[in-house]
Amino acid sequence: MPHRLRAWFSKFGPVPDEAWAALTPHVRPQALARHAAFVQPGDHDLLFGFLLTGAARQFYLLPDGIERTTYFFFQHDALADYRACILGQPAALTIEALTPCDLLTVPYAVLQALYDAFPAWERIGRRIAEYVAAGLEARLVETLTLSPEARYRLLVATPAKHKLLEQVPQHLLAAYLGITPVSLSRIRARLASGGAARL
Amino acid sequence: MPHRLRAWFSKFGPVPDEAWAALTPHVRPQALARHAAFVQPGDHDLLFGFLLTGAARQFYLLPDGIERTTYFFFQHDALADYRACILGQPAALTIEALTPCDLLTVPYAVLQALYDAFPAWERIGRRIAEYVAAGLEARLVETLTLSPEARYRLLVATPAKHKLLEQVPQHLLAAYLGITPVSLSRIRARLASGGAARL
DNA sequence: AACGCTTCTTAGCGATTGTTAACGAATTCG
DNA sequence: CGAATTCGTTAACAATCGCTAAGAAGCGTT
Repeated sequence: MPHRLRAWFSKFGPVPDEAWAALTPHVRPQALARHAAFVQPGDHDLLFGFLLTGAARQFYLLPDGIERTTYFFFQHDALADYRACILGQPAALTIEALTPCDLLTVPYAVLQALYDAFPAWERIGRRIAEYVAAGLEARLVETLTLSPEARYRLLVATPAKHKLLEQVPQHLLAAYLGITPVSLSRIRARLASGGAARL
Repeated sequence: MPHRLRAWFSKFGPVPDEAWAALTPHVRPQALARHAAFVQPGDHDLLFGFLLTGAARQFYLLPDGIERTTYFFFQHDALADYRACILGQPAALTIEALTPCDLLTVPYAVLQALYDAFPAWERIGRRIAEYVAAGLEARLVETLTLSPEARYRLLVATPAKHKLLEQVPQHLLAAYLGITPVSLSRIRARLASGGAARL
């Protein structure tokens, strides 16, 4: 059932039938148990993934064994070590299922070949990259500009991000905000008592 | 003399003569005095710029009048309110000359038209967006993951970023690192006395 | 139902950061 | 060239944050 996947790509530009037909044979379903990894550091031949159901997180494993979670994926999101795909390098991060996941995968190499072969895919590839860049820029500015508490308040005030509040354990959300779990807990306590907070 | 500009685009993919010829008539030189703005919040019909000489900074002007510098541009860098160009929105930030600048400009609308008209340009547009995304992701992870002091140490330990140390006043560099000028001064003092720092 | 693991909260302590302010040095501009 | 602005450092104080640790609550599993 790759309808959903086609709809996702279509958000970035029209997907003509022949372009779609060229992708379709390479789409594979994949299931992930809780805590199973979709990518791991050092992996080659990376996959592009599309989350049909479930939720996943992405984290960097630091040399000292500490995990740094930086992003989450939910139903109908695409997921990949995008940076590694783009730069043609082995994976540098781990993407791990937070819940059991069903997903569709396409080798990133196939996407790259489609970029070459179909203007429609190249267009979509450009728009995806632009979309990713725009999102990262917004988040970077937030992180540089706002205090931890202000970042959390902004998150709470942004309905589009409430999936994070609802589906992500707090200590992982803390990492996403660039703070420690203890700090986030304190911030929440402060805001809960301190009364209504304006942004 | 748009040779330099062509070389810049060529970093992302081949620029056939006919593709180049289609761009060339739209290239305009522009000079910026110190502190002059290349873009300002609210601007429409945004330009893509290419810095021939000089340096510039990008900042967001907050409602309370505070400036938040988030990026710098040096010789042979491209500059634009990329996010606004991509999303087709009016500019949200200011790009201002740190020193007198000479640059070349192309209306972003022209680039978009070229994306449609030439596969070579579409390819280059994709690679630029991917490059930007990869850079932003790296910086975001740094910012989320490292302490202010660690971020500064990393900067010092990264030769590729020494243009920042050399050409940017310290209080602006502090903003780039997401800290206050006072803090950066203290960090520097700490590291200067505290002896050799491992990363 | 009981066990164990994960998650969240709270506390204490030390260190870093933000804020404000003052001073001198450097730079810019008229 | 001189005055005005900008820039960097330092100090003092309050607030926040990271770290460590302990305990309670929740959840899943057997």
